[in-house]
Amino acid sequence: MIDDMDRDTGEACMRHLTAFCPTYHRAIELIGRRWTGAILRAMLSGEARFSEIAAAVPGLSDRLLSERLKELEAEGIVRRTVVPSTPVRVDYALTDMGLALNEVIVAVSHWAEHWLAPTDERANLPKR
Amino acid sequence: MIDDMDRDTGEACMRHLTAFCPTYHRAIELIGRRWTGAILRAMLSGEARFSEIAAAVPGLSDRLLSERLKELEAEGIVRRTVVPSTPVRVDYALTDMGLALNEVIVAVSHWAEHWLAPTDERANLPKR
DNA sequence: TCAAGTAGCTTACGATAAGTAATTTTCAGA
DNA sequence: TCTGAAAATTACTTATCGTAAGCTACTTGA
Repeated sequence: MIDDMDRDTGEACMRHLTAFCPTYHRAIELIGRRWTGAILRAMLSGEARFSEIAAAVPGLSDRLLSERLKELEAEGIVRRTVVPSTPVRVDYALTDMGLALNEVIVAVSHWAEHWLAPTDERANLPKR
Repeated sequence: MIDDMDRDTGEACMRHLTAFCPTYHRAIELIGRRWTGAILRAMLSGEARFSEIAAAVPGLSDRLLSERLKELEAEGIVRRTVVPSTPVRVDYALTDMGLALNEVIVAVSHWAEHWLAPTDERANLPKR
C-alpha cells in the first residue's frame, strides 16, 4: 500500500521543501516505528548487547526488540555479530548508515528538551 | 504503559547521550506515529487545509488524517482555525512548537537523501 | 428547483501490529 | 543434575490501522 510512493523521481525533495517526498517518507516511517527511535538512541549511547538495549529501554519487550533489530539489520542500519565465545554472545552495532542517524536523534532531543521539557506540568501529574 | 517513563528527572539527557531519556522518548513516539512525519512535512511546506494535506500525502485516509490532526492539536503542535466564511473553511497551521520541528524534518530528509536515495538498489527489493 | 459535487469529518468493521506471558536452546558453574 | 543467564520464539490478547461508507452544510450547474 506504500508501494505507490516508492517510485522516487529521485534527487532532492529537499532543495525546496516539497509537500511529499517518497525518500523522506520511507525514512520517517522506518525510524518512526514504535520503539525504533528509543533503540537507536540506546545504541548510539553505546549499548551493544540484546539485554543491554532491553534494559535501557523500559517497557520494550524481548519480542519487539528482536523484531525491530531484525528490521534495522535488514535495512542496513544495524549489524549483528555473533561472538563465538562461551556462552555465545550477540553484539549489535550501528553501521555507518546507523551512526549517521545521530544527527536526527540530536535534532529530536533538542526539540524535545525545548518543547516537552519536564518543567511541563505533565511531569507532575498524580500518576499512580 | 508508557506511564512509568514519564517521571522525568528533567534537564538534559542530552549533555551526554544517555541510554534512555523520557523526554526524547515522548517526542519520538509522538512525531514518529504513522503518517505524522508526512503530515508535518506537508504542513511545513505550506499546506494548510484538510484536503490539501490529504492530497499531499498519498495513501493517507481521511480518518487517520483527522485523528492525527486532533492529536497534534492536543499536543500544541498544530492550531485549528475555523474560518466562518461561506462555506465554512478549516485552516490548520503549525504553532511555534510545530514550526520548530523543521530542524528535525530537515535532519531526516538529509539522512534519507544520503542513505535511501533512489539510486539505491533497495528501491527494487521485494519489500519487507 | 433539483441532482450532483465538495470539504471535513465520523462510524463500522475486518486486518495488521503491538503487548503480555510462557517456553526454548545452549552453555557455564555449583 | 540443577540452576541461571542470554537471546530468542511461540501463543494468545488487545490496540491501532486501513477501507469503505455515510453524514452535514454548502455550492454549482442544468
